[in-house]
Amino acid sequence: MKLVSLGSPALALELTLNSGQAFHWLREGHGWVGAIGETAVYLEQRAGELFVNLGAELAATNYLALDHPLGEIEASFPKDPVSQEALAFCRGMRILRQPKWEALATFITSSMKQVSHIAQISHTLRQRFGSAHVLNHKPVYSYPTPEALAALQEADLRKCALGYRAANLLATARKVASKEVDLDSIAVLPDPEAQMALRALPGVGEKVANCALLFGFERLKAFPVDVWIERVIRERYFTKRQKATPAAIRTFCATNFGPYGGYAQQYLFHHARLTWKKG
DNA sequence: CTCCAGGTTCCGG
DNA sequence: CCGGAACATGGA
Repeated sequence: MKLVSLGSPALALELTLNSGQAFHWLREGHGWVGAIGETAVYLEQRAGELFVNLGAELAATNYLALDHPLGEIEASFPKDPVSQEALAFCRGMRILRQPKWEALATFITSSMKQVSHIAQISHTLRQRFGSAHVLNHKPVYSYPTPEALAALQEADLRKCALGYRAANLLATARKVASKEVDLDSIAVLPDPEAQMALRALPGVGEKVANCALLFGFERLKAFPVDVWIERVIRERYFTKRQKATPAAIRTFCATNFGPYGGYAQQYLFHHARLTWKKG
């Protein structure tokens, strides 16, 4: 496998691939193997220099969002201790620019699941219904297309440990495959309209829509509120007196974290999930 | 065994 | 608008 250098961008590769944005990257040797869309990719960082397999340079550059102004983004974080702790913990993490369908579908399968479970589901779906691309003499599986999933029965997806999420993923896949819903059209809508369009899909509520917007639709202000973020906001930004209702949290997150709120959210999420102590 | 996980949907105050 | 309950599965 021939490797090509992509220079030494500001990037924490392992942190980025392992922070609960994408769920399919696997350790191999000194690097990582996975699919970016339909391209099989190997990524490795040595002394700050980023390497990728020959032919995957453009896919990797786009996916890793090396064009995001990370210095400006990290400088835009609020100066409060909570945000600054998360920044110190996650510096160099980037918000991946994932394929739209893949981001949407993956987070439909994520509800009430631990990160490790989401990864299991992603791998099972890829192996059974995705396409195999050979890299270094081994298969790398792409995420199944809407068409591939639309042709299945709910029972096929239940066998992938999807549980009640199977019906939602199938119904959404069929709406996209049939062109009843066009993700590329949603991609040009303003944030609120795009969010509402996504929320019309089965299994897509406010949180999943915001994940899709942030990770697949380049909306860097989208601020998904999951159980971890809710915990951080309630216990570290709100006082005991302030009631952390959904509306109060939504308003706070939309106004406190600036134009790159989605980045702040991802840093807060990862930091909380890995360092939170009970009690 | 019990508890909880990157929630959504529906239903009654 | 808010809080509760149902919904599947598997790791801690």
